[in-house]
Amino acid sequence: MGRRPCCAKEGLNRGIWTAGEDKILIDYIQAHGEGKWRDLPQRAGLKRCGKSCRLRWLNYLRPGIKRGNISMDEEELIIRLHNLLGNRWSLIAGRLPGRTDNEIKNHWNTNLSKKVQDQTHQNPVKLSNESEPQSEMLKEESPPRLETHPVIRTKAIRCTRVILPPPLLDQVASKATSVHNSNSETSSYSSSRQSNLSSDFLANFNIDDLLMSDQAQNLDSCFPPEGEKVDCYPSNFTLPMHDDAGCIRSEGLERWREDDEPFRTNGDFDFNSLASFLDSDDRFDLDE
DNA sequence: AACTAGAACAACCGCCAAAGC
DNA sequence: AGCTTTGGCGGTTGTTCTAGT
Repeated sequence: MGRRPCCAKEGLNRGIWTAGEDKILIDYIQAHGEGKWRDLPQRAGLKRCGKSCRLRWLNYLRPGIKRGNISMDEEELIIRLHNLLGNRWSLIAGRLPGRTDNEIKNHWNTNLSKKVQDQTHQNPVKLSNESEPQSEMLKEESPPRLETHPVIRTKAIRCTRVILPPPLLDQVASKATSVHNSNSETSSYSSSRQSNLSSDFLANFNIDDLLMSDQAQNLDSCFPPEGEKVDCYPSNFTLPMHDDAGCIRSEGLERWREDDEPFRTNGDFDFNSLASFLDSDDRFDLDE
């Protein structure tokens, strides 16, 4: 017994969309709006799966989509964000106006993964391609804000996660678990940490729960002394949360909240703040 | 000009979480 | 509370394009 398919496959068109199909879809969505994807093909008169319609619209037909010619600036940002977020393409796409998760994923798989792999082999702690002059330039100048295209956001617009380097995750997990058990019904620690060591820098903590807990201060003991750098994959980077200390403390979390940094305690994840954050002096120092 | 291999890109698939009932 | 439906995500596959021989 398999899962029920999203739609009947018989009699449906597959493969590349024709200009006529695109027009029908655009006209229908302009008239009736997005949503109800399962019923949309029938109502619009398309011989396509609803999922296929949704994908076509979100990735290619939607207004504001940029196609092709991913710039060096964008590549640099993708690499940095991938370093932080792993294969969370929708989150990465959310930071690149006009780009879709599918395009970024394809570009990564065909270009950037190899590039990064090569650079990692050449120098394990350097993620930027320093042989290219434009990357040199980026070190001194902030990446331009790309405001002329809307950010393509699909589902991944909420984030209740805290970025932690892998060596600290396990330590924090045990602390956080006790916080969770005694305090919150919503906090949780992602078990994916065990299965995806390289990319999972994110622990599923609800920051408010941690801050409100009497035990939050116990988290301090997980982290290295102030000013001590964290040595971890893929490079040494300094955690940004507490002055120049390179360590996370509960008061650091508190300050982060007050400063309205990217991970807001109301659960919303602000990518513009993240971009500013990446550009700022407090960012993870990926180039060291 | 014809063929081939690899790159690039579009689309599909299965799984999952949230929403609705 | 539990089941169903819907929408979204990331991995993967299939097709087209392009450069090299």
